[in-house]
Amino acid sequence: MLHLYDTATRTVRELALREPGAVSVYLCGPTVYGPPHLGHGRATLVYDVLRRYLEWTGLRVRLVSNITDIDDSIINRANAENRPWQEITHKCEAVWFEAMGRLGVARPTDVPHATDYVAEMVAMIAQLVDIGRGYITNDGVYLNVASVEDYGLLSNQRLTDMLEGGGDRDVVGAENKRNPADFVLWKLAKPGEPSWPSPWGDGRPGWHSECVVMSLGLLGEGFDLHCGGMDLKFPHHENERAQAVALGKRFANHWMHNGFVVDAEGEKMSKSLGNVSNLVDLMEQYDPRSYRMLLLQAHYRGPVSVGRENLEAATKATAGLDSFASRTAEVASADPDPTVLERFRERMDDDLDTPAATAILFETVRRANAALDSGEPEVAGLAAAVREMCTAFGLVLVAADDVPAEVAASVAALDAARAAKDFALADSLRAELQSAGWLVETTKSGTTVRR
RNA sequence: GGCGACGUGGCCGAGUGGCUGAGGCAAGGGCCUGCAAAGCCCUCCACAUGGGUUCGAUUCCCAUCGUCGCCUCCA
Repeated sequence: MLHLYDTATRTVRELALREPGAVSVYLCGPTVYGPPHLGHGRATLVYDVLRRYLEWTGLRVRLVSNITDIDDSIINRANAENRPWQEITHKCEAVWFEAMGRLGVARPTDVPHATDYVAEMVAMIAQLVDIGRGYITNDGVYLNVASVEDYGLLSNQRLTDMLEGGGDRDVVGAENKRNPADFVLWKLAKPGEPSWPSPWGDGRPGWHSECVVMSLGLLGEGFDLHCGGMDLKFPHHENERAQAVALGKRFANHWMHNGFVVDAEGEKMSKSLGNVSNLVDLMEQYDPRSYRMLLLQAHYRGPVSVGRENLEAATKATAGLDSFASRTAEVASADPDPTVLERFRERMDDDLDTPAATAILFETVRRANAALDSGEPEVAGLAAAVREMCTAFGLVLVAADDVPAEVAASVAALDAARAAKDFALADSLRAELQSAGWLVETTKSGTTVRR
């Protein structure tokens, strides 16, 4: 069974399942106000690999991932561009899922939208007010975090230490809060802002409430796993948890956080630093599978540098796997080599050790290639194991494509020229195909081409 | 100020108290090939610095230096 690092206990421990055979996962999704960046790509790929792996081991996975479609950033952009805010959220969500599709990220089983859960959020906030944990000010409703016993558990910070820190940052809404660490549950609307009715006046929900309502609503109390980027640990996840704890509800049983994408200088890519790189741009320049490969070769909890050199290395590594898929396309199907898969699972079950698992994948490819060269029968089981591992990674290999008729004709002419030992003609045909972007592999049994 | 991560070969990036050290990319040599490509084989043998623990440390401990993150916008 899978063991994962748990942020709450700061240990690697077994992912206990509330219901045998099924996994309930909540993943914090994007706020839809701009194009997806590399960090979004990393998070969704990490959890897509998690999901594929869990499914590959035979578990049913329910993955709930929200869309935050009301938020200050959305309103600010709408105002700046003088457009309806829904136009922005609809457009950005479409771009998001198109990008995820290209990355090969499977759509979550549930995609709840914050704006569809406002009534539920209002009800939850009312409860918090009723039990004296939430309080009303002249600009909204806040949660009294001091009333939450183990506030700071996830971020491993004590409330008093947090209050001392923060350097020169401004405390949002400081003048209205009883305690600077309190966070807003409901924001009263200013004129012209989108709003929903509530007992405290028209307004909109604070950021952290939606995930509490949607995760508990769709997955129920004590769901198995809550995921997101390291930067969500605090304040977002801490504050989600605080609300659930304040209500006396069992929240996530296990917390998983992925590391940052850093640039060539090792700095985090983020909105605040203004060095965000766009995921869509990456996919225009590289095979989207390259990003998945790059991430598989690093551990999900560490930082990863996404630069030109890394992406090119990953692209070539992926191309090697495609070559393998092409040259084993005709290999008879067989049961996958059990020893290989056992080793693979052992590595993956140890906190999703994809770097070690990809090492097993490449080693198996090499062994299978060698077996194929020497005509040994074990190639079938090894090739089947490779296919299994790729499935578990969500990595789709591309064997030789259907090629256009004119290309097929050139290939046939090339083989004919070689048979006739007209090597000058053969070489020129090959050069032509190569310059048209085809990878030409000439073997005794004939020529294959692929992109 | 508080909390935390990291420093590995030409590059990226795992991992381990010894059995001389994943994997990818790059480079060099070889096999194969008409020549290439693809594939296979071989080579290039590293753990920031200074102490300590130990029979033995890259791995554990302490210190130092350096890089980075979080401390209410963030995947």
